[in-house]
Amino acid sequence: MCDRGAELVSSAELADGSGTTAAQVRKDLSNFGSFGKRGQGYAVEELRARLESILGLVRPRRVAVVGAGKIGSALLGYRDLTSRGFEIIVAFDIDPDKVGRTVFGVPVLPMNELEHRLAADGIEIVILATPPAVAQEVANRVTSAGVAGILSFAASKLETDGSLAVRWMDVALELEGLSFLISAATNGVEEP
Amino acid sequence: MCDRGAELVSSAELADGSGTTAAQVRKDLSNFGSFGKRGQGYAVEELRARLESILGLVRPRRVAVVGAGKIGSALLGYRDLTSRGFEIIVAFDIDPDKVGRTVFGVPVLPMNELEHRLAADGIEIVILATPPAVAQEVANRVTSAGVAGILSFAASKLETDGSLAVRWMDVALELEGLSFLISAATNGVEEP
DNA sequence: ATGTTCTTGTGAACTCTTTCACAAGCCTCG
DNA sequence: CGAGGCTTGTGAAAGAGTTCACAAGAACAT
Repeated sequence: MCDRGAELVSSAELADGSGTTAAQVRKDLSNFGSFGKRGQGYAVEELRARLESILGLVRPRRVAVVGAGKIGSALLGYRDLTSRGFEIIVAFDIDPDKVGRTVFGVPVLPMNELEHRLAADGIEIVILATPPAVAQEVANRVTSAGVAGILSFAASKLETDGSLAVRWMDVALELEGLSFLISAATNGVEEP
Repeated sequence: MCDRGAELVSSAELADGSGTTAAQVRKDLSNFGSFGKRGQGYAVEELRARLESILGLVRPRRVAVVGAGKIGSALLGYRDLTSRGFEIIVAFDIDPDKVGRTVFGVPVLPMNELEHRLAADGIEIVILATPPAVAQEVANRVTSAGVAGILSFAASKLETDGSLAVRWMDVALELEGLSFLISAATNGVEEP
């Protein structure tokens, strides 16, 4: 909307642009203050700035990727991340064939440099794209290196202390969700 | 658990294996019948079979990937999908350099064969890994081809009729969520 | 000025989800 | 066989999240 030069936007417009309701948009925003203009809507540029600060993206977040396999390296070249305020600084892998290379401009370092480089590069978020078997161990090392958040692509649950935020992305889990919805819409549940 | 040969599992064990509570596990399962054994727990093998049928995964679901770019092709070789009941049958791309090849054993076909092959191969779920600009158009074509569900990696909202189930995966959105949690844990919200 | 038309911000009502807590049932052991 | 130790299934209570609905304010035309 900023690019399109729009000045104002109503909660109703925001709602159908994002698949929710006008009341929801207003309630949610009101949690962070009341910066709409009655009778007018929200000032687009101010709203953008407010959301940026609410999300903590006034400055780009520094991100590292651990595991330069299929998913890991796909992420290294993902433009969408840069444009939305995340900078992928460095990647790590255990495979000597991958270490030392640069993938989409991001250097791939060996695992023994992990703690050192996370600290030296001021990494705030680690994307975990390792095999599930080592995910927990990497999570431990990352935690002790003082990283603030982990986004894990490993399905396995991670045991962490409360000092960092953790989120999961699991393609198979989402597909299972779809499969459930599809079954519910057609058959209902089939007896085993 | 099946592999480990466990016979029975309690709601409490399931809960800490999956980051929820025992009561939640029991309530959820009870929606689909009462198949636990009082004083014992749930029979592992029966539970597996029940979940499989609840999720509609008694037979593997047939999946196609549209867009063989970075994310698309990473998914084509993703073992986890196969092991969890999804078969990637075919992929599509618009780029002539990619069309005709086989990536991780999956053939990449041109976009003009889309509708025909989705129908011929009995595809139930499409994973959308195209640039956002064409996501809506592909979604329309996929819908009319009678597919039952879409998993979209494009951030843009898709307009679809109620005939299919749609889910989104958005890495940047998850990172924004993490960034918010990190900010909330440290600074609180910073003024814009 | 005044009336009309918008749209926000927000208590209150409502709905949905989670947690509590306990009767009912199964198993083992003395 | 009966007591004791577990664990499910589930109403009822508590807690979250969403929607309603309307007063308050802003712009604009007359």
